Amino acid sequence: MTPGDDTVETRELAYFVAVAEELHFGRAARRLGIAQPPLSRAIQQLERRLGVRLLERDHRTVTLTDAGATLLREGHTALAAVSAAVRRTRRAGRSEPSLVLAAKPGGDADLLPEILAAYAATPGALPVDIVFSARERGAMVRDGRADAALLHAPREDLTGLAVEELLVESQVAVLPRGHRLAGRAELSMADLDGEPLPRWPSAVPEGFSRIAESGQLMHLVALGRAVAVVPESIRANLRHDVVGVPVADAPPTTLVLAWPQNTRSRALAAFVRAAAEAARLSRP
Amino acid sequence: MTPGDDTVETRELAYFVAVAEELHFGRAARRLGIAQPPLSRAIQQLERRLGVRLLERDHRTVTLTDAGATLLREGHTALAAVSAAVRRTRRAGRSEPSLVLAAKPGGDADLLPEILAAYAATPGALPVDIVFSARERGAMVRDGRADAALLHAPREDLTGLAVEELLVESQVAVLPRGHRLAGRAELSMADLDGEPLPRWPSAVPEGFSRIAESGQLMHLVALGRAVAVVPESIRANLRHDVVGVPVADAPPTTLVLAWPQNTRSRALAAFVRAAAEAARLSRP
DNA sequence: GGGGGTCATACCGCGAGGGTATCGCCCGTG
DNA sequence: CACGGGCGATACCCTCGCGGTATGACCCCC
Repeated sequence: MTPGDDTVETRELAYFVAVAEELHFGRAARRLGIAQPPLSRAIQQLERRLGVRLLERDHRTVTLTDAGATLLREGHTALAAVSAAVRRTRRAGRSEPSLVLAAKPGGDADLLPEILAAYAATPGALPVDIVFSARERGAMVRDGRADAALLHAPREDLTGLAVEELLVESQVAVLPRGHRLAGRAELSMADLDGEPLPRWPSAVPEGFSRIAESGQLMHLVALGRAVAVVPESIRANLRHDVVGVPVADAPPTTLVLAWPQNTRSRALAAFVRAAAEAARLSRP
Repeated sequence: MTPGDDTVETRELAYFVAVAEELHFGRAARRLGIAQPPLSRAIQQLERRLGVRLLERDHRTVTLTDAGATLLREGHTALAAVSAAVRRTRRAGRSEPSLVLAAKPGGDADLLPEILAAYAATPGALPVDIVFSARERGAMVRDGRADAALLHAPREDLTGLAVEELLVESQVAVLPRGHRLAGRAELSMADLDGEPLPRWPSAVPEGFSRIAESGQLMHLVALGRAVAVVPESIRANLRHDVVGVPVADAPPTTLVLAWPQNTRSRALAAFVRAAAEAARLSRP
């Protein structure tokens, strides 16, 4: 009850987040694997300790107060920070250290071999494990599953990450070989108005399930069901039945190496330096 | 004992951080206000749960393992995230909402009145509380004591913050009126070689206590005990016995408005917009 | 007006966390 | 070399708080 008590247990945070997301004590309790009454009590106790009403219950429905909304947001990031701490600690305790790099299949602008070679030539270089993911690379760095990731700005969100720019690329439209625009030397975004979505990969095409992998997207393009605008470096790896045409006014994309800020690992610093150097050397 | 348990209570984190900082179970226990044996047990249990050795004890001295060092770092930021969540929640629950802006005395480039006026003219504007601090403004934003702060990049660390650039300034050297360089129209950094420290405010002058406030620094300058290199905007508010001389090759300083990333408060967004607009309008 | 659903309250049992006492160990020191 | 002091670990106990079950209060809907 001391008002100066400025901390809260992660269990309480997790309980509140569950209730705030479900807006239903029973479901939240089931999701947490506990009974409903203890959960009600825990939330009341949390409200008492914070001196703030978090939820408005009117016996039929549960809604968030302003304070509850901020605790949902902030509590989420706090919980993420805690489990990131746990994961990074576990990784740091492994007997044989290594670096985990998250990359996107075909999304490395063919820089990966040079980067790995440059780092491997560093004295004391650790083995590097590559893990591929299309959409989770940023999250993997943030939550400690990976030490670093290759990301595309501004398509991907870089908040909370430290970054090193590797390569600025213009973009190309990927079209089926027989498309009316496929023969053009250059396009503008306006030329693509009315073309079937998704213009941007990882958007949800109408009536289709989420695109999980670039092969699916390219297949859709080949079928004439989609048009993709992607960094020009993937032109080197297009399937035979699609073509890439430069889009003059598409915003340039930057390939960056991202890692968690606050990290001061010797190995990671060396890797970042090697990657920057490799990117610099392979620039025309 | 389930290895998939990916979380840790904040109490355990705080316990470990205390031990890791003190490197002494007895002192850490005293600092935490508990007895030593429960603390030993808690750390052992934490190590068991993480499956990682955090501390090396050789019956005389305690040292951190690699994993312990990362848990110290990461645990610190995780605890900070938790108490920031608590503070922001408490603030969001106040009955009469307001914005807290952290500024440095004399460090606003005289923009503050315009910014406040521009925001006050916004429909639905909240009252703005100004809190002054020379060195803690970044920390205040990070831990939820303030909603936003005026910071000087690159002098101050912006990691973990979202920022809006307000003003790029060149820098001036502040010298005693009778100084041999005081009459010059312009200096270079080389001219200041050998001048008494601190060149940069908030550095620690030899033999002096830490400078807590810019008035102290200006006093030291007047006494000929220090030379300061500061943004040119403070020239408008110099005491009579010191002068400001432009330093041609000093790196430019950027005045930024910073706020916690992940914040999506209506009021804060309006304030940022108003500040950016005010800064744009007052630019020559 | 009764039944189902939802959150709060009442009550209980157990286990985790904290306290005291003590051990084991090492290192000074006379 | 014996001894005392300092430190972390262990042993043991006790309390409090978390979680469980049963039930109440209230509202909505049929």
